[in-house]
Amino acid sequence: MIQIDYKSHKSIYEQIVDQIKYNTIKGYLKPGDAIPSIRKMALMIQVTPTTVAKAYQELERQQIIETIRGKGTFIAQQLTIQPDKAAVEKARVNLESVLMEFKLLGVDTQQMIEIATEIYKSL
Amino acid sequence: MIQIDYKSHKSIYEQIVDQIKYNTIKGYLKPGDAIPSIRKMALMIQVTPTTVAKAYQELERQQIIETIRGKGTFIAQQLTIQPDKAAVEKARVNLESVLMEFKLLGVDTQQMIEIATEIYKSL
Amino acid sequence: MIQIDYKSHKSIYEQIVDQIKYNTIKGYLKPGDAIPSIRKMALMIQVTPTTVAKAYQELERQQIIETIRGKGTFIAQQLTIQPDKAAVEKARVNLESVLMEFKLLGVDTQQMIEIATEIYKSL
Amino acid sequence: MIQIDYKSHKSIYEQIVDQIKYNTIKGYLKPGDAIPSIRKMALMIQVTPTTVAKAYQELERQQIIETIRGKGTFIAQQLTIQPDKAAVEKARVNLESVLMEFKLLGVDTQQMIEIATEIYKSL
DNA sequence: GTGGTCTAGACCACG
DNA sequence: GTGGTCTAGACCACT
Repeated sequence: MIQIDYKSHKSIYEQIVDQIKYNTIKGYLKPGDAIPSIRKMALMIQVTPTTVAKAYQELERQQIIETIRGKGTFIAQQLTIQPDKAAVEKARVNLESVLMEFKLLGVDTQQMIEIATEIYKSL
Repeated sequence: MIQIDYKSHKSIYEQIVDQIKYNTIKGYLKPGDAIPSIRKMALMIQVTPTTVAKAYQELERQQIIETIRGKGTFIAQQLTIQPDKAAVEKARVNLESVLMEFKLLGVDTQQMIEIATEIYKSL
Repeated sequence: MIQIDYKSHKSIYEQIVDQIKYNTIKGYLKPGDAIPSIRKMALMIQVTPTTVAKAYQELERQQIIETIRGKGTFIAQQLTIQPDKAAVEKARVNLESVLMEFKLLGVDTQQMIEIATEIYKSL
Repeated sequence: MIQIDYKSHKSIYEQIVDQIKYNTIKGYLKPGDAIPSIRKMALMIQVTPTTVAKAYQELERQQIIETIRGKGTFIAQQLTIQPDKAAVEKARVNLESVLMEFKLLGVDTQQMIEIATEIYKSL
């Protein structure tokens, strides 16, 4: 379910965050679904529980998951879609940075839109 | 010409790389144009020369600039547009990650395309 | 009568304590009133009896409720209003901490008083 | 400058967060001021650097401080005062909980206002 | 069992 | 020097 690339420059906890987010977007994880406990996930992906805990805390901060005391961790009932202005702005800046790469690679607007649309629909 | 955000969590050398890339894309820097020496640039943007050196090294690796011994550093004559398969793939992965943010924020496909197009044309 | 927010980071037993206190303040529970046995309460709010027991124990310590052997548990005849210096001091420290949040959020004194008064009267 | 109560039920990192916040409110720490590096602070208050790091990260998330790569950590130029609706609501709930204590202790509205005002002005 | 916190020590990238 | 991340192991409160 979660694949960690230990060679990646992206930190492990960030990979966990991204992949759980991805799984919620794709619908593989639905609101209310339980996700593995910190210790189980740590065993599954062969990292220390602290690292998983950090990822889960970040996900809870972003309201992707909810933790219930002594019970475990679950996908949030209300999956964001809160027009958080700061978050949109941050995403926009990130997008600009990535699109710069495409521009430099000589991709024209039409091609870029096709690529972006294809990816977006696959999410 | 180059603006560094010292509070940003993006590393300074990466900011330099991105902004020089941006300037070449926008046409503010054309092939053959000289760019400031490491020391001058370091003075201009108030960072240590080693940081600038690292940025220039990265730009050279990406074939955005060329260093001519004894002459200085210049924007490359052949600005990419080389179908570097690995580079495209990397950019695509980055794009997917960023678009995931938009999806989670509840942006629909149409809105996303509008935002991306607007940014792309401004580049 | 008692609503538990399982997602809250406040512990369940603390929520029980607070809500029973709240009900006594509002007069919904009067001195001498019986409150459900540990087991009934546990069934009602879907938690384990040990959690309820812990809450009742804390309430007894604070002299909000009294347990009469073989009879059950009741709201205390003498509802506090005892000038417990330590308790007042503790409440004061808690208040300072909470008011700090308001200050940081830019709430001015007048607004704070309005909010506090409104809440206090609703209790 | 920072006093940790190791016996407190409040976690160490939270005490650090609260006290730095308090110092900014009181004006002892002004925008732009440097705060001790993670390692120095760790030595000062005799805790492990990880714990201080956690506190600093939380403070940065709350935009109380800003970290500058390789330079250190500083009080933010823009001390919040952003009417974050969620934050205000959370503070309000906390206030209600604290005020309940006063009510139970038999403090009347007028007295409560006096106490709250006094504390608020001292902040 | 669960998550939350802390320690002690390590390695890394950055400036 | 700085902050960021990770490990390995521990203790705690809560359910």
